Amino acid sequence: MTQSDDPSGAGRKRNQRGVTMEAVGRIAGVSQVTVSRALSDPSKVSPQTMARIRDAIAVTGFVPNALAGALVSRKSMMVSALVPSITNIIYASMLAPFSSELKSRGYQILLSETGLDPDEEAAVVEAHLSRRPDAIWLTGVHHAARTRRMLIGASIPVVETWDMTETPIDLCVGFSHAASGRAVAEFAREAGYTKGAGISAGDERAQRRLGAFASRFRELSGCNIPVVTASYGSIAAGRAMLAELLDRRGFSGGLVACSSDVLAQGVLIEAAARGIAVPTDLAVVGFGDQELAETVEPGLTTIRVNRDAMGRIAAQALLARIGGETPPRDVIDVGFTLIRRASA
Amino acid sequence: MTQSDDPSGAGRKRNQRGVTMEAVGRIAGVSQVTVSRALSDPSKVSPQTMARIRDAIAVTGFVPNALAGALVSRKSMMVSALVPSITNIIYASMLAPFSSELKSRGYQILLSETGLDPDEEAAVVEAHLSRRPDAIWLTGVHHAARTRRMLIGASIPVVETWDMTETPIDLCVGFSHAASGRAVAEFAREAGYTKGAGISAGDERAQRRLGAFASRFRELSGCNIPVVTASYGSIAAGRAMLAELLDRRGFSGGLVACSSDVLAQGVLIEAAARGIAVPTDLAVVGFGDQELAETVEPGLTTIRVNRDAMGRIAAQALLARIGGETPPRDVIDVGFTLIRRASA
DNA sequence: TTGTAGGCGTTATCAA
DNA sequence: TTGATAACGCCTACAA
Repeated sequence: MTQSDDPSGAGRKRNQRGVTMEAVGRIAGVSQVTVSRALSDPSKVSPQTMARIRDAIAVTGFVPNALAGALVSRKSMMVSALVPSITNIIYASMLAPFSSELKSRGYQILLSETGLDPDEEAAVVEAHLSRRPDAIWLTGVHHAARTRRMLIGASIPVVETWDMTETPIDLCVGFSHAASGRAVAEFAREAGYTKGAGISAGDERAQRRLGAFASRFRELSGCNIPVVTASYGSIAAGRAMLAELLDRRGFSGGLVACSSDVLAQGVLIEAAARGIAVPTDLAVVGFGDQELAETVEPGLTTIRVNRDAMGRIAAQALLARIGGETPPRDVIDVGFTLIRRASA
Repeated sequence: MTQSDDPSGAGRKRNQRGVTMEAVGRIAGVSQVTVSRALSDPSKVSPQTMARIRDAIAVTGFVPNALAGALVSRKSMMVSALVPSITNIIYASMLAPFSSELKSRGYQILLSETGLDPDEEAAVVEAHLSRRPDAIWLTGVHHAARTRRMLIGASIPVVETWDMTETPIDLCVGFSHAASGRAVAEFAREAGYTKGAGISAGDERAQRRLGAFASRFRELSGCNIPVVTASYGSIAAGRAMLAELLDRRGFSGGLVACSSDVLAQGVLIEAAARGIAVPTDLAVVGFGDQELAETVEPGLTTIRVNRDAMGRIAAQALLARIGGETPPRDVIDVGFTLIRRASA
């Protein structure tokens, strides 16, 4: 019923040359340059000319070719954003304010997923650099040597986010994962928990958080605690890891720190299934402060990172750099907050 | 501690002309064209020449300028993706397979959020078209007239997703929101629910689902049911809307259909707070089959849409079009499934 | 206020 | 197998 007259199919795209400023100018009775000027700065063109050009644009449906513009002006008005995964709300929620901030200044986002492998990231970086973005957002601070080299060679502003380093490629806007892990350990002690355990996802940042938690916990309490690692941070993994701790690692109660709220939710569900009372018999701390942390029962004590601010500040820092400013600090720590709810 | 020697700041970006094929060729002792050929089709260049060029590229850190290439070849190797919101997992989870499918064929994603307003979308479409993408993904099938005009004028493959139409701009890969609403009503009747109510978010597609649910429910049962609308689909809104139904709309039990799983979760929470038993005193159906639908207690009966397949199929359809193929069907309905769990 | 000339860094088309 | 030459569509001088 829909394919019979095919309004859009076979006949389309026949070497169409597209409308150019040249063509618009011809119709408006001016030269190509005048059209260009009319678009970039209307005040440099007489009102009558402007009107004729406007009409010609309307008639032809002219849309300027930004590729050509970028080639000669050396400004692509694109900013690259590289994140491990778009479906992870952690990254998406930084990206949203980042992109909206840039959009309001006329920039567009060239987005790619990199996964968590530095070599894959390097390949993506190269592909992006070939598009000549005016700046680039990277997630994390551990990159392949080749990535650093390419980025420095490209001479564009770079912001590394969602982590902290003293030697950024250019700019860094983030927080310390180790410090957040230590903060959980310190909270545990202050709240009176003398026993503990850790559940981590397999990625490097998660392990860094949990490693810092465990070693700080040991410093404060004098005893080692078990840390188990799941390859991926799912609810099922959280349940399985708690079972592992209880059934095979001799863990029998205390505070369990998790590398993400999703894992923590799994722990809560497994605890409920086993009739273990939270927080009296088992205390749970997550990471991320996702929406679920607030709605889960009992409410999840967790670490909140201001992702909106991070996205926005990163965008502003890049814009400043693009504008030639030398920022007062090239490393900005947005910190984190421990949100105490009922689970610990 | 980090800003003293400023390795990346002020000195950078000094009218750098960047390495070109010309420069690489000079070092390798060949012309610029030969470098171009070496990169696009190594078999057309002698092995020795190839080796010298490779060395020259390594030495200079040359990264080809895809803008220039796109300008002359009329292939940007970019595909635009326009979604209402990146942080909404619904859209993000379609985007991920879409972009990974395209990436494997050398395309990159130019991403923008459009919100839910057709005029805002039109502005975004224009900005994207100026970058000359080789194809474009739109979310939904209701667009401003100007959007349709621009898109048709651009003569590039367009896929409209996450909805259904008999008159697509070009291609459509999606499902029928109305049919999904009717399916919930039919399920309700078959399961023996004689009373019902609806809770919808304010956006047009959500209202279409709930409208279809209500009218089909009326057809089947002969009685009108109340439908309340929240501006935005949050847990808090779900709680508030159930309260509204119970306290002010004379609803006293039966099946509540929600336009999203998040709203449904709010309903479950409010019901629990009021001591209303689910599903015995109140049955709840969501939409989307997010992860929470499975983990919430009781498990949420909901509508599942295969978002992964949609993203992938949309990508494949666009790739086929780019390759000049005329697809057998320009409208593909991926359908949906009602997943029955404990809540209804 | 408007126009002319010259290039931006590639790919396409010939010719050698 | 390689190279010269001509675009691609626009912006940046500079000139009128």
